[in-house]
Amino acid sequence: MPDHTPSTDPAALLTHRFSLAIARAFPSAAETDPLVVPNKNPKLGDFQCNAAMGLAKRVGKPPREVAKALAEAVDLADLCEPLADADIAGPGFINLRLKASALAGILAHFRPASAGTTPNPGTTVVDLCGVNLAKEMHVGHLRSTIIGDALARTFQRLGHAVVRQNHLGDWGLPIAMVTHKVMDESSAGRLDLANLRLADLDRLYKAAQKQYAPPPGFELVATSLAPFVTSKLHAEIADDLAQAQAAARHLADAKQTLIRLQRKDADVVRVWQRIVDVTIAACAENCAKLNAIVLPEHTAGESSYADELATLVEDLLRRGIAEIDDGAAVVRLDRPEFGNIKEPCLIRKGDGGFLYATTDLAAIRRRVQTFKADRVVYCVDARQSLHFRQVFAAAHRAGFTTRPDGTIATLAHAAFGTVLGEDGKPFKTRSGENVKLADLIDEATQRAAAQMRERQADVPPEAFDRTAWSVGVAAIKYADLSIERVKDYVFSFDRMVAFEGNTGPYLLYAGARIRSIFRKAGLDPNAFRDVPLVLEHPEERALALAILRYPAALAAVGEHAEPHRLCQFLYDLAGAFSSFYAAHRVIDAPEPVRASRLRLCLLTSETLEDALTCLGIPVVERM
RNA sequence: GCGCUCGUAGCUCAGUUGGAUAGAGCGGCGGUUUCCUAAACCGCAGGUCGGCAGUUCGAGCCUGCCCGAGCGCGCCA
Repeated sequence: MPDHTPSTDPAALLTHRFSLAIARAFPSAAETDPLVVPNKNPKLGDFQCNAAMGLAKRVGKPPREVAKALAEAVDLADLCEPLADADIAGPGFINLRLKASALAGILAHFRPASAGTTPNPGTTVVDLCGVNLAKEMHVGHLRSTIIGDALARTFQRLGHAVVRQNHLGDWGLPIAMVTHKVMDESSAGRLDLANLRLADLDRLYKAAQKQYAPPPGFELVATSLAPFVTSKLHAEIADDLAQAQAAARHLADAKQTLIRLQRKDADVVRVWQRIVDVTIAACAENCAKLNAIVLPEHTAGESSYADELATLVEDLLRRGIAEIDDGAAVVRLDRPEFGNIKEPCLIRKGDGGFLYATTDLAAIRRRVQTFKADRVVYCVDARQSLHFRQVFAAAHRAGFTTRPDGTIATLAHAAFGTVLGEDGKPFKTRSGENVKLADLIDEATQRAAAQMRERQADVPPEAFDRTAWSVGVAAIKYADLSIERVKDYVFSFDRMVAFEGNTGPYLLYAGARIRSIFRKAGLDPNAFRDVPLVLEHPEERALALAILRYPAALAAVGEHAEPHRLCQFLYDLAGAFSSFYAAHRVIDAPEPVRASRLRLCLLTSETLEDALTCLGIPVVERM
C-alpha cells in the first residue's frame, strides 16, 4: 500500500495515487497536480483525472499518449475497476470507477462528526450581527447574523478556536441623542427605566433622529440667516424655522450629553448602560429565535475601544504612518506595497473626533494581538467593501496584523449582497419601514404551520410549534445561505411557502424520513453503526459517493468562507438519498442488504444533521 | 469622472484549479403511491452563458474593450 494515511475522501486517495504515477512516468513534471475530480457524467465513472492534457504540453507528447502512460503507471488495483481503453476518453480524460468493495471499505471508516477536521487550524475571529444600540433588529441584520453564525459554526466544526464578535454600534452622536432623549423622557415621568423595553428605545431613537437632526440647511437658516428672512417669507416658513431652532437646541443638548458620556459622567453612563443592557438582551433573544449563537459575552461595543483611539492615532502619527491633511489625520495607501488604494483612510477628523475606521483599527489590533487571531472574518454588507480594503491595508501598514511570532494574520471581508423585495428594491414594508427580524421569523413560522396542517404532518401536538418554527427558520436561512454570498437576492415568502425543491424544508424532510424508517421499524440506529456495507446498485453507490464529499465541502467553506458550498453539498446528498429511497426497499430487503441500507440511512442522517448544524439550521425528528 | 460587484433557461439560482454534450429548483407537459413520509421520485420541452475581440489543445470561468444593472468614492456609522 503506497498510502498509509487513512482518508475517507476517495478523491484525495486517487489524487495521491496519480501523484505517484506522474512522478514515476514523468519525473520532470513530478509536481503536476493530478486534477482528480468527481466525474461530471456518472455514467462514465465516479471520478476523472484531468492531468494528461496539461502534462502533454510540458513533456511534449500527445495528450492521449500521456493519458495512456499514466493509466499504465498508476496503481489503482485495490481501489478501482481495471482501466479499459474506453476509459481514456476525449482529449485525454481518464475515467475512474471505484470497486464496490473499495467504496464500501472507505465509507466504513467514515465518521460524519469528525469529517474534515484539520490538524492546526488556529484561531479565527468572526465579526457578525452588528446591531445598533436602541434599535430593533431588522432585515439589515439578517445576513450578517445568519452567514456569520454559519461560518463561526463551520470553523468551529473544522477545529478552529472561534471568537465571535458582535461589533455593537453603541458610541457617537446618534447614541448620545437617544440617551439624551431617554433621560428627558425618564425625568418627565414618561418612561420607567426599570422596565425599559427595546420597542420603547426604538421609538425614542427614531423620535430623537427626527427631532434633533432636521434636514441640513435648516440649521443654517435657524442660526445665521434668521435675521435676514423677510416677514412674508417668515410667515411661510415659520413652523419650519421654529422646528429648526428647536432642533438646533436639542442637538446642542445631545452634544453636551455626548461630552458627558465620554467623560464618564455617572448620571449619563447609568442611563446609557441601561440602554446597552436592554439592547444586548433583546439581540440575544432575537438571535436565539433565529437559531444563531450570538450571546451577550460576544458583544464588543465601539465604546470598548473609545479610550484607545487618541493614543492609537498619536502613535500612527508619530511613526509616520498617518499624516495630517487639511486638519484631518489620514493613512495614505496609494502605493503598491500598501494596496494601491487611491482613497486615504481617515482616522481623525479636523475637529479631533474619531471615525469608524479608527474604531475598526483598534478592533483589529485587539483581535490579532489580544485574541491571537490567525484570521479575522468580517460578515458585513458588500457596500462596506472599500472601507474594509482601506482599514485592512492601514492595519497591515501599522503592523497591527503582525503576530508575536512574526506571522501575518489574514483579514477577510465576507461581503454579502442586499436582501431585495419582490420589486427588486431593498426589502422594506409597504410604508417604507425596515422589516423587523422577529416579524420575519413569525411569518415564516406561521406559513410553515399552515403547510403542516394542510399536509397533515406526522407531528405530535406537543412538538407542533417547535417543528413549525424549525421549518420556517430552515426556509429563511437556507434561502439566504444557499446563494453565493456577494449576490443580492429577492426575499419571497411566496416562493418559500411552497417548501418544495431546493429549500431548507426539503432537507429537513429528507432527515425526518430517515428517522421515521428506524422509528417505524422499532430499530435502534446505533445497532447498524458497524454492519457490513453492500453497495451494488447505482443509487447506493451514488449515495455513498455523495456522503463522502462531506469533508471536501466543509473544507471549501472553511477556505472560502462561503456557506453556499455546504448547501450545494446538502442538496446533492438529500437528492441522492431521495433517489435511493424511491428506488429501493430498506426494511423488507433481504439480509445482508437490509442492514447495509440501514447503515447507509444512518450515515446519511448523521451527515445531514451535522451539516445542517454547521449552517445553524435546526433539525426535526418528524414533519 | 474613478473604483468595486453582478449579468447563465420564462422566473430564481448552481457551475470546484480553465476540461467532455453548461446543471438544478420553480413554472409547463407526461408518468410514479395495495409498499418504510408524494414537502418525494422518474421522464420531456426549454440556453448564441450580456456583446465583440484575445490568450489556450480546450473559455461560462482568464485578459482587453463595449453594453446593461446595482453599489461606493476625506472629516456620518
